[in-house]
Amino acid sequence: MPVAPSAVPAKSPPRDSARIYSIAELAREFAITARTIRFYEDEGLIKPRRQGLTRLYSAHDRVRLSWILRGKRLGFSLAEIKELLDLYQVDRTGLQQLRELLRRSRLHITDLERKRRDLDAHITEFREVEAQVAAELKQRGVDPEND
Amino acid sequence: MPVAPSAVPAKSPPRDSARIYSIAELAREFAITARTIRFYEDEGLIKPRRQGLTRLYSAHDRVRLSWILRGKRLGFSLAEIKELLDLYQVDRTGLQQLRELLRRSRLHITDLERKRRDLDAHITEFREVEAQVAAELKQRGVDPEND
DNA sequence: ATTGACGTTTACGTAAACGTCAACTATGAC
DNA sequence: GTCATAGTTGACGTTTACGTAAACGTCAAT
Repeated sequence: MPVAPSAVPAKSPPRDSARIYSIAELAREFAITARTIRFYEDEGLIKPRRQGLTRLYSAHDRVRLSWILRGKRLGFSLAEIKELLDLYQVDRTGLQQLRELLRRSRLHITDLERKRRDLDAHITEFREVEAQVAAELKQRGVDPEND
Repeated sequence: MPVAPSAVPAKSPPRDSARIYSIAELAREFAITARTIRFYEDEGLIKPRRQGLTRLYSAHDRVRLSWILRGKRLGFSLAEIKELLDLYQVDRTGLQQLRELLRRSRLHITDLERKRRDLDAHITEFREVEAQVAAELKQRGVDPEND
């Protein structure tokens, strides 16, 4: 169901923060399927507004979605991503909750830093492979740049 | 089947590069199960020597295994990891193969660099969460350091 | 009024990455 | 010999992260 463009004359240009996205729109933008987005909702990762049955995604939802996908690219499971997202959302009034939040943030940061070391090592190794192969090609009189 | 510790007297201390590992040993070291290691073998990621049926892992196999696990932590699939490992192994005599190797290396590096940007963004965000929470705790007169 | 584009739910299917037996084998210790 | 320990090969089960299809609703345009 296409979202009805309300017929108010000279509607102010949709400010980015107020824009509303359809599920297909987001699916296109992020190169995933609508099914995937609905699945994330089932798993409690996003909670779009509804107009009847149809889902309406806010700019905030969009950011969340892109955040989720970034997490995926880094190898986090959806469960982990949910936990990470919750870190931003949790109630920060209670003292005990604040300490718990701090603890979990630090745990995650430790994990992230490990990933970073892993990644740096990986990159270094592959840069070396590239350099060696490029050198070998040069020695054989081939320009490694024109593929 | 325990690997027979050959009864040669004063066996030279197992030089690291010559050491042989049992499957259980590697499983313990990397905190995975033997089943997992065998599975990786089924998938063509490692190929240990055999003594009869029993698998014998060399130092080289061990390195490969740790490499695989690092890849996993970074969110690569086993199929991707296999491809990455193959980059080190492929025949580098043919010119066409060299160019292909270069091409694929560069593709992977591009992928890795994207991951790095993702990761850096992630880390930055969580450091900010930590800082904010720590500041809030301080303001309430709590030392964020003693948990 | 029908076609098409887009939306919905429900439900079963599937690929990846192992876990978990079960049933068997080989070796060293007693 | 037999027991404990460590290894082996199937084979089926499980979790995660969606894919795929069915069956239907709704609006705009033809």
